[in-house]
Amino acid sequence: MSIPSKFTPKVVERKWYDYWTANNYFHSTPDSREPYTIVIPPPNVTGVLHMGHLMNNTLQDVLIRRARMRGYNACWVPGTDHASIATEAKVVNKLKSQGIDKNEIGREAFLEHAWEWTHEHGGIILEQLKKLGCTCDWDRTKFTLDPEMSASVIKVFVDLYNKGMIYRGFRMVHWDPEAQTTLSDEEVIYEERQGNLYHIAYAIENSDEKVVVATTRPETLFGDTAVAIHPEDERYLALHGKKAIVPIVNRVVPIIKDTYVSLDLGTGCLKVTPAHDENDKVLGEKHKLEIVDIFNADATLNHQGLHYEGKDRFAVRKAVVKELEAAGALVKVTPHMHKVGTSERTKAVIEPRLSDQWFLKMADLAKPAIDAVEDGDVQLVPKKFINTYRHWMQNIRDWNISRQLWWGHQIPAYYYGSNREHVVVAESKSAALEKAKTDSGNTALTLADLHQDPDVLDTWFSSWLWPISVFNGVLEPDNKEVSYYYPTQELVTGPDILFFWVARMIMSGYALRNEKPFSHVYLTGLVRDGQGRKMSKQLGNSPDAIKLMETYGADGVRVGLLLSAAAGNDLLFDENLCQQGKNFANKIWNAFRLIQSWEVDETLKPCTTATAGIDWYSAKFHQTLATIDDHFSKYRISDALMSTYKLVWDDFCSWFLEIVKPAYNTGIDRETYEKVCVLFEDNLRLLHPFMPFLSEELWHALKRRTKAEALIVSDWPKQKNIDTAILKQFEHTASLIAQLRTVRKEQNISFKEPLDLIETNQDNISLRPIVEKLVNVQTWSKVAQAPDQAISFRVNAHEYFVPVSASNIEEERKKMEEELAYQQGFLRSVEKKLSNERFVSNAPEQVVATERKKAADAQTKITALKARLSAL
RNA sequence: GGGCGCUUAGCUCAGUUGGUUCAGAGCACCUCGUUUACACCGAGGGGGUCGGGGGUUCGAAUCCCUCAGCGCCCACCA
Repeated sequence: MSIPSKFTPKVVERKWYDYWTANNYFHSTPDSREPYTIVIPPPNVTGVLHMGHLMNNTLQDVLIRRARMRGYNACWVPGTDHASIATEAKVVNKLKSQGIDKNEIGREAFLEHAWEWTHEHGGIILEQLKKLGCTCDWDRTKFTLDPEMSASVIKVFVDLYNKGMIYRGFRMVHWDPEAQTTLSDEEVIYEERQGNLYHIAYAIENSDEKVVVATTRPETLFGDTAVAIHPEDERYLALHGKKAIVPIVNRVVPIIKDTYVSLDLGTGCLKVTPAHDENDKVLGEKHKLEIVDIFNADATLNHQGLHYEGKDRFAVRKAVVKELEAAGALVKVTPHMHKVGTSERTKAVIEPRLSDQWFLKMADLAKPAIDAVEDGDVQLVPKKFINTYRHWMQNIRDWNISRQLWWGHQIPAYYYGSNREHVVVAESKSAALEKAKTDSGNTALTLADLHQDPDVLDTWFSSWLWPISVFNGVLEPDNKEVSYYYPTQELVTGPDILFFWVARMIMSGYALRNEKPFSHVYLTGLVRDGQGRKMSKQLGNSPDAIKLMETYGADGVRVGLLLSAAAGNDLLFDENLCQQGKNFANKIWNAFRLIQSWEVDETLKPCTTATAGIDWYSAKFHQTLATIDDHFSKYRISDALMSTYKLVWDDFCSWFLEIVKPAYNTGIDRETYEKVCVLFEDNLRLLHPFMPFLSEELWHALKRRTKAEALIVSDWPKQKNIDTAILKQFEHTASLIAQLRTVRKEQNISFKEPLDLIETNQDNISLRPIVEKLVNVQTWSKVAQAPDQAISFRVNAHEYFVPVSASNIEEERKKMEEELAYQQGFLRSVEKKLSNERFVSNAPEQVVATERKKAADAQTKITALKARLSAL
């Protein structure tokens, strides 16, 4: 046989991907067919493929490929995200390593560097997706900073501003001192950390008394502008109306009374820092306290920090504690676990900071988006995420959409006036000028008088438009493309961006088009390593995706990932599963080799064994197809794959091929051969979404008379009514075969040695030739005629087999006695149930009926067993 | 602190509205086997009192309560 016995993926992967591309199979344009659309969750433009991407995109490709085969106009739109903060951080670091400071070179020069970086690293990830076999419509590749995409973002901002939904506000926001920008609530990750609770004594003005406050952040005392107590706290009644002196800074601050202060937390006495704590800010507003901001943008102390000016907050914390201790103001330090907010991107500890930012009002946007999910208009898979989604949406807060970064969509707000106190928002500077003139009545204004807001928009403010903007549906809401492809069918993404992205797309969908963006959201789990740790670059526990594909083949990796990927469940990645995928590919390859090796002998006629096998497998195939389709409809992709796996490996290879396989040196008849090929092709159709490369290769390699141009555009099999009788017969036969094999094994009988089968009540086994072939049974005889052959088996009415060779009579007796005991026990339990008045009256009739039948069956078996035992 | 979810074989998980003496799959494991598609293989086999306890029911892996362990989401508590 000239075909190698091992499947080598590398050779075929490249070949078929090029072939598909050359034939434009991935490209979609609107036509009369029903669309099936998926927009890719755009990976970071400079990112590289990791396990999560593999998982995600394999799933999308499976769905898209199957939809294409089912006759839909399948369209998978790829693209990348500019990833504002992540990319900017990378570029800043690169420049830093070259001794360049972002602020020194200025915005324009920085953006040049950023674009350079983008062009250098951008799109690598999309090339990697091609290796995985993803059939994205590459002609449609989008980037969130493309001119059209940017224009869409700006237009939406202006529209929402004009509707009064976007506003500028002076608020306490999350400040990332590393990236030196604000973050949205969602970008802050709270981590439980071990810290200390510092008890610090503040002197009371004009008194020897002291008051002790407890704080986790002693360095913020430079910003203290009050001490707060509960008005009814009996411990501190004496302090009412007095003032306290903040240590080190020696600032005299009021002691305020507020019920916000808890009596049983800390010392019951609170230092108030309105500039650096959300609650303190509220207190400050209520009590009209001074606001003292003590930090620079990089979280070093400013001049308010006195002799600590320019030092980092954590260094200052230590130093301040020392200084307090020296001054006798440190009462005690106790260990304290508390939550610390960190930046999702830079991991830096977040600093609450007061500043002017742009916000989007969310309450009205959220409403239709909540309803959509509640009503099932947008279905979350798995359903368990509905609760999380609802809870978040109902408590949604306004979205801080401005970032103090340069890489992104610059906010289209323009300030003018002597102190730049006026603002206009417009899609272009010239439009803004006209607006400013109208607003101010000052027609002498020029472009030079307008100063654009330097901030850019949150990355997600462009991604939330993605399903609309990729079809240019923002700028041209009625264009043919968006009308045809939107709403899309599926979104496949991780639950970690449910709020960042998914919820916001649903909101933008209803806000902009009054229509959901997608019908289903398939939420994959996180990919974790064998120890349950999240895979990450830092831990170094993430296998190299490309290497993985080189080792196991893209098909093997796809299978490996899908095998254990129930929706929403985290996936503990195990390379062995890829090995399993690779083994499966090899198995199919060898099935092909076998079929390919057969020589057709035109003089032969189909034999009964093969015909019986074909009839059976045809039925089995369609039975399984129904199961597979059902799994797909429920997004149980893993189960769909497993059903396919078992169909091909067990039913097709282990049973069917063994049945139809011609004996050595004999040919195969034309009819059987053709039928086997067709069945094998049908298998390939089912396999194609999971293992596109191997299946396409075999589709073309198989010697057949007719073939569609390519498997990728062939048809998914259609369900047929099946002959269940033949399936049932085969089950009996298979169980007969299995038991005969067991006996061979138990008796140590070589396969070469033919068996004589003594049968009773089994004369009508229609698949007898199969039994004969697969267990090498040569003689069938009536039980009474040959009771004492050296090797013989008895088949009773219940497919119960035992050896009765003289040496094994005792063993057989034992087995039968065990069986008898089991049946008697079973009968007792059923009878007990049936004699229970309440069971009979309460249980459904059908259940009672089946119980009665079971009792009768058991009784029959017992009778037969007893008779046989006494005959021994 | 609030909310949600999980706990079934060595591992990863199925088990749809409670109903066979059904606890299941894949992998792993053990035994045997090189009969010419495949040792990336074949045949056979062992393995779980469904986290603990209590309750509802004729009947519970499945419903309720409780305890223990784990995970996720949200939240401004010094």
